[in-house]
Amino acid sequence: MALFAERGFEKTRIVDIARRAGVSHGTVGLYFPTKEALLRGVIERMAEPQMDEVERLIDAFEGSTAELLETLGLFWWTHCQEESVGAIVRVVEAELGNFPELAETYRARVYDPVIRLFVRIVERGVARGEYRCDDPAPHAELGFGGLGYVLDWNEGLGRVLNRPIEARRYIRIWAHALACGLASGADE
Amino acid sequence: MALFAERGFEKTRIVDIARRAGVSHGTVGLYFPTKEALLRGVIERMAEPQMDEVERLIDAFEGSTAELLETLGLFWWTHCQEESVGAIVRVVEAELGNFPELAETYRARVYDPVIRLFVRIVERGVARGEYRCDDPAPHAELGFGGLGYVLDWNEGLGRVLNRPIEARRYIRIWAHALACGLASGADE
Amino acid sequence: MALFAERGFEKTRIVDIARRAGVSHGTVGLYFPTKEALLRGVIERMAEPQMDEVERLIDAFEGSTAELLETLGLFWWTHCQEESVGAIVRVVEAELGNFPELAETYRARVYDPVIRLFVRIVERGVARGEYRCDDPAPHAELGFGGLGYVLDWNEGLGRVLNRPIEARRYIRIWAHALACGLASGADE
Amino acid sequence: MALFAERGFEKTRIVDIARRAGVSHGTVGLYFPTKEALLRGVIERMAEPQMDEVERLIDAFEGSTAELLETLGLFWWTHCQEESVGAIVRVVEAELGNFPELAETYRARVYDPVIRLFVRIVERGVARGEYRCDDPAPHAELGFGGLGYVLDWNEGLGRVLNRPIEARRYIRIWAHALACGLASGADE
DNA sequence: TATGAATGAGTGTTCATTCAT
DNA sequence: GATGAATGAACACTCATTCAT
Repeated sequence: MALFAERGFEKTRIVDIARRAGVSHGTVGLYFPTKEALLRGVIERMAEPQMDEVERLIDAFEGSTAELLETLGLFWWTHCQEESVGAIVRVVEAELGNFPELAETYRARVYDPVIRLFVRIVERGVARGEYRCDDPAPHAELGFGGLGYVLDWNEGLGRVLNRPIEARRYIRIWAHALACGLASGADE
Repeated sequence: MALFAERGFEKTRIVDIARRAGVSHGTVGLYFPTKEALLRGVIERMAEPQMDEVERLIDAFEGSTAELLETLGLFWWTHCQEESVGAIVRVVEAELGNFPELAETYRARVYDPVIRLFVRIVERGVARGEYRCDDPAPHAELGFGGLGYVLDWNEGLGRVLNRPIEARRYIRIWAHALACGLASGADE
Repeated sequence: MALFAERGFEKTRIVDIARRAGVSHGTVGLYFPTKEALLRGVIERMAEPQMDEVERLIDAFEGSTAELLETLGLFWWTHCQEESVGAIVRVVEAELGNFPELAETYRARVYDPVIRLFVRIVERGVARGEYRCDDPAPHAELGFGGLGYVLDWNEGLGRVLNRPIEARRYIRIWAHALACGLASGADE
Repeated sequence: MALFAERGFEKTRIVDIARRAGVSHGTVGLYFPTKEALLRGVIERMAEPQMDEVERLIDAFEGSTAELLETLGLFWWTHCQEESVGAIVRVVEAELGNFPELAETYRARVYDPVIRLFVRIVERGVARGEYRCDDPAPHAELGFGGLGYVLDWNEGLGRVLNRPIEARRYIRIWAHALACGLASGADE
């Protein structure tokens, strides 16, 4: 994972992966018939966003949607930071054209569950009477995107250009913007 | 551009580019000494988001920040759609590790100018008395990110997973969320 | 070695070397990262003119400088003949401009040691009272050159033009000429 | 000539020759159908060692063979120095395997005439009663080689290794060694 | 007569994959 | 199971040669 994240798919040599794993490159071939299988393996082992834990957190949370989003955003940001999720996602995106199956894995393990959580948050806000919302989907997508962006940027262009985003503040604004967007009823 | 967008940097063979251009692969070498130069050429030719035009549009606009953002978002979205900007940016990101100079080109020609426009929008809102804002940067980054996300997604994972975002509605929500975030004073 | 000697550096294809070695061209790449490394390998393996043996021979020799030179000349001539040293040196010279490091290798492993031996011979002659000589260097260079010439010629132009030098007689004259030159005190 | 001498045959690009000649590379093709023809042209125009002049010099010379050789050696050395003959000869040698015709040209225009001059010098010495010599050939070859060596070395390995031979002294020694060799009667 | 755009064969180098030990 | 030597397909890059203008 670390190597794919650092160098991309094509530039990562199997020998290096093997060396890093402390085995010979021949041994890698015994467990993963092709390089693509290796990448698939990485994605499948990719740290899931700990859905259950987050789900409980949402249900138990007492404050406003904005506060919940900020809490959650920070949690995920920390989590993904540790696991260099951003870099892996960039690799997956880059290889989409070549290995479409990867996309499916990514959707099933990451995208769909996270979107579902965002939907749950929106519904929770509606239930609490914060706002009305008939179609949570675009809000969920906006949430996912805004959060994904900061992860992506800080590990990618932001790092190279030396223009890191101060994540804590960004996430606060993101949370408020999302919540406000819900409250403004813009989707009607 | 089309080929890099479709297949990524490594998987795009120079012969294919040449064939598509109706020349032999040797001819490509006469104009671009290396494959990297070819990619840099693409970025440099990557239609700049018509900064001047947008600038004038911002200054002349009469409505609220939310309305301005929505108008602008739709404009850029249409524009980038036509030029498959999303895909190219993904390629650039993927090759950052290998060709760091690309990042600089991207920053100078795309990122910095667009961020500057977002800052201008925020300042315009402040001048109009819509809200107070001491530090427009994170708002600008949030704006850039939210818009970049939909372009990226719809040309990348969204397409492959057959889960395109309905852009018009997304952009409306994005615009309102951004404006609300500004109004909520979350950065203080 | 044989192929470089026969065809020169540029015209020798790695595939041919590989085929001659009974392996595939990829295999060559496992042992020599570049073609230049291959040539350097050849030089390094280029049988050193058995310096120690020659040194002992010089010290133990009883006769005159002319006789010693003739003995030595024949010894080296035979030795280099067997290893097609002449042709390799020509290749090295031809590639000097492109790979200057080769020169260093050649100097350290061939030129300097041999010149040192010639100096030793001159000093031995002085010690024996055959002649006086304050600066052995040009004599050593003349000796090296005269001997190098016959090797070079007989494997290069001489062979192609079908004008081989009869080495035994040439070396006898070379030895006497050198010794006479020393005796004549021409460097004073 | 300068370019071939500097870079060798393969590494010299026709475009560079053309640029140096102030024409376009296409134009070169009009006068020399192939690159090899270009090299042959260079050799044919290669400054001949001014045979006639030297011949007269030999016949008119009054002093000993050693003095004549020293005078001649210096003359040629100066002449070849100016025309970078050494480098050209190295190129020819390097390309012998690929273009054997070149060798023939070289023999006819350079080698044979010069050897003939050396033979003439030896015969002159015999006529003057300096020594007896039944077979001048090996002496001529030794002379040619010793002189060729210093030219070759100083423009090739000697330059790269920063070990130039002080030509004036070398040539004095060479002349005396040759003359002594003749006087010693080593070829009998 | 000269140009320079275009061609395409040729080759060094990389590296995923295989397989005998 | 594990190794690492060997393979060979793939591809970027160079540049002599051609030819329409």
